[in-house]
Amino acid sequence: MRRRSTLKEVAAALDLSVATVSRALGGYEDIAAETRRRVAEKARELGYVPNMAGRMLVSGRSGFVGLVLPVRGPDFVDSFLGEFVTGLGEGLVAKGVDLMIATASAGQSELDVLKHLVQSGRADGVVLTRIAEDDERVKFLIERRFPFVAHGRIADDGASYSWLDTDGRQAFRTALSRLYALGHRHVGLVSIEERMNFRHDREEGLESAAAEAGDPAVRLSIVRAPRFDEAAHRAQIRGMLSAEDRPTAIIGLIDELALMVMREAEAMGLAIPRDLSVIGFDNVPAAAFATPGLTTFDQATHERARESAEMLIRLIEGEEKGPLSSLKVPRFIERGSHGPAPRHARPRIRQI
Amino acid sequence: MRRRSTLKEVAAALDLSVATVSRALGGYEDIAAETRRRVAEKARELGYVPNMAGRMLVSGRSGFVGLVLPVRGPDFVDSFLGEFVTGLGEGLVAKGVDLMIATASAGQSELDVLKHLVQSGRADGVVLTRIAEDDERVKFLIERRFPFVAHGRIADDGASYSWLDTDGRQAFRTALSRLYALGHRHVGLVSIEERMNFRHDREEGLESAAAEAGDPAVRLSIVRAPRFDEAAHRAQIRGMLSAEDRPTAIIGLIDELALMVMREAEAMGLAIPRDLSVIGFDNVPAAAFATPGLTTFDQATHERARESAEMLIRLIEGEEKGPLSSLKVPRFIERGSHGPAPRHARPRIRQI
DNA sequence: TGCGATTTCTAAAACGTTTTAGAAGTGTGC
DNA sequence: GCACACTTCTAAAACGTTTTAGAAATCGCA
Repeated sequence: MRRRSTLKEVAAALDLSVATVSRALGGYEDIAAETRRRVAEKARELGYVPNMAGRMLVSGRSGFVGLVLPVRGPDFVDSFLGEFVTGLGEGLVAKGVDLMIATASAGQSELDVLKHLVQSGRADGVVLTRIAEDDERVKFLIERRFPFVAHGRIADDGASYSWLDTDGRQAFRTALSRLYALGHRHVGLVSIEERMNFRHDREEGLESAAAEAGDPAVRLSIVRAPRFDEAAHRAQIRGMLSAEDRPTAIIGLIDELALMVMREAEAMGLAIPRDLSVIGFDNVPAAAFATPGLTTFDQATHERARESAEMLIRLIEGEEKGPLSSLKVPRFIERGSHGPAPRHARPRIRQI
Repeated sequence: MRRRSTLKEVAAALDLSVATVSRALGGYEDIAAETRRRVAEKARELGYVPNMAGRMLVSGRSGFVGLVLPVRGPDFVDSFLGEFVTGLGEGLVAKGVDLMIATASAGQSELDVLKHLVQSGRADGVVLTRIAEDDERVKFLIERRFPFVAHGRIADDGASYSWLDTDGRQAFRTALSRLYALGHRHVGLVSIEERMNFRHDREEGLESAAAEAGDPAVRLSIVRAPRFDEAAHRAQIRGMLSAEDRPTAIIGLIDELALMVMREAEAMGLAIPRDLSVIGFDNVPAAAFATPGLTTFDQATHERARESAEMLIRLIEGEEKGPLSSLKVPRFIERGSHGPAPRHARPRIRQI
């Protein structure tokens, strides 16, 4: 049963100074190779493990990177998070940095938590997810000159900070052009009310693609409800589906909404994809389990998270001066929920 | 823009010693009330925030609790994790403790990561999830006398450590008795091969309930495949469903497996719940989205995690001598995937 | 007045590390 | 034999906090 020992103990055991032991373990050239070897051996023998606090004190770094969990509603705690966290962890551990997770408890805003984390010096850098269009966290960190990487970007930024993002605009352009090619002319979008940047991006992609089709027959119907208000979304979807001229295809801003569309449509007697095509975004596990499988976009969260970690570490270590950024186009996952637009009249829907 | 200042600076500004300032901020009685007030005011004015490293060094505590993420496969990164982490965070933040997440990278076992975390002193205690029947992590921590709480328990323990668990045994007893009451006599179970404790528990519950029914007509069919081998599970399920005397109800050890059963059954032309009842365990989001909704058990992960945090803190602070434990019975969530056993002959299945 | 008790504060040590400035020892070239 | 450079090591300071032992001042009381 080995106990942790200190530098001083290792030094005493070898009749060396702590400075020598410290430098030997650090691999410095001004310590004789033979001495380095002896020190390394004794350190192992004594079960020496450097004490973080001591190291932190002198380096001024905590060796931690922080992530503030968004805890808006139970739904936010989705599979995205797990993927993201593991990816992040993998990227960090390679550099000997650890990940700390801060959660906002009742009555605390995410910003409060972030401030505390930054001010207490518990983290050397932070990762931000779910960026809003006018994000106060971003402002705070920029003003503070605190290293951070945002997973998402502010719409009107002048590249004043580092970010990674998914090209939702491009994805939704792809979705529309695919649907158009399949004969769909009236496309619905179930969106959210919150002014998140990803929403803006995707909606804009859809609208621009619709405009560029150059076909006057192309129509877009957009409905929105608050992010977690399932009942409101359900009502909106029903409204859309029971309208006289309902869309032949509906896109969900996120998979959750697309899955809701599928359920509602089926409940109303519509067959998917025969009567209605549905496309989502995120590729959550449930998308694969749905019947039929939900066609959606995958943003390779795990890899993106790992990349974020690497980017942040470069920022913390001051290797890079300017802000870094990276934009990736998500992969289109074609499953069974979309198909050609229905040829003839709309099937009658069951009233409920 | 306030900069962080130190105790020494606050002391200098008030012409006091650092010791006095430290004690004043700590609320000690041997500092005059008036002085305490002045110190508090000046500290606020100067934007003083205690430095963690300094504090850690003298207290010997890091103020962190660790969680080693299981990264066996992408499926492990399920919604359970997100729920668990946020719950944990909420429980910890109330006590001023932070959560650190350690991930095993390629070539590292979970045990390696745990050892490093414990030895480096980065955490004052750890939370363990997914306990195996003969868990080496548990052994290591007990031997080391390191504070920890396990989410799950070892089968044959003499209560030698602290745990929280879900009574899977009781849940599966409930499942069987409900199915029995609905006329089911032949029940299938799709399980995993890994010797995890929760598997043992649930299987045992099912078997004991079957035995106690005292009805010779009751039969159990159990199939198993490795945890992440989807193809193997699929094959097992198909085998079970195409057998001459297939079960009228199938229970999935976890929702994922139950959902797989539903998909395979539908693909084979069986209607749920008319021809086959299905029950899962976990209440993952996909369970609610399935058609019909999957009947399952909910273990209130979020609340359990918060409880774990509180338990662990009590352990770290040494308030409790003996190990603590808590066992909760999961809630039965009845959705549409189960119903009365089919009356007459089995419907013919489509060969695929 | 003197003495002990009480209140209020402080000096100094301790925690474990890294780094800086320089000491001691050993060659090297003239 | 001396100056110089190079190699190898070390003493001491610094990081910011908490705690311990005790100093200084004030007060009550005989």
